[in-house]
Amino acid sequence: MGATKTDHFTEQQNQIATIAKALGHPARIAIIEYLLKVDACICSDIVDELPLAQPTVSQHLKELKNAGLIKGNIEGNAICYCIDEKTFNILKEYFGKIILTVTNQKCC
Amino acid sequence: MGATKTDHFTEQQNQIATIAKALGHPARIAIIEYLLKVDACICSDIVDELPLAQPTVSQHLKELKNAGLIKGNIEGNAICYCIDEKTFNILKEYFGKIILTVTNQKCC
DNA sequence: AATAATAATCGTAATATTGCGATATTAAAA
DNA sequence: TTTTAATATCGCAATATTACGATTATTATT
Repeated sequence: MGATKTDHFTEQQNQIATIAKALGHPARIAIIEYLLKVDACICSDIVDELPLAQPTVSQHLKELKNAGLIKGNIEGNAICYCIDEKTFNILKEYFGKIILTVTNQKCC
Repeated sequence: MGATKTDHFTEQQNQIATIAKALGHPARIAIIEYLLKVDACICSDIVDELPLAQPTVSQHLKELKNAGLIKGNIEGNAICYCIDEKTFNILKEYFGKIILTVTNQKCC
């Protein structure tokens, strides 16, 4: 095996898992933090910032983009990547709801 | 390759990535949601709830526990797993901060 | 003590991810 | 138009994850 049984779970469960998975790598967290810091970005900057080769960074950017966490605009012969607020809001609301529910619980 | 270069990133980046990674699977999201719903839990219940075999569920529970997202208390011959609020709060605060920063940005 | 029930661990096959060198692709600059 | 710069894609090796059958603790019940 090795393949996730995606079709057995709800659409929302898969959605949250996909977003979380995309954030499940320190390089991708570092990319997000760098984009926040510079408030505008070109990929080569990120390559300089990270301890990873250009193809690797490109791959991480692609995964963040697929998960909807960043968006890329072509800008001359470079590409401007930025945070996609929408998707982070989905996470924030989801975890907010979890914490609300937990604080009302009386289990352990 | 295949091994993540953990040592090149900050401790916080690794921490957030580890937590996010643990949530990066729909089965583990489903487990969290089930624990929220029943407000007390035994592993066999989860096995009945999920489309996965007992060893697989046990493995997912272990990963959630390692990431600090749930904690398990022995309760008779069964085990009571529950949400660990602390770790969810780390996430909530982290994403809250990101969203605050993003809304002040003017990039794309 | 023997049995049953619950959950963890082991071993292993299938698949996915990570990382990067080599090679495209694309668009500005000379 | 050739060259240069910035990114993306391909292909592959190393490693990690997912899933589960078989087995092993561990504890309750009989």
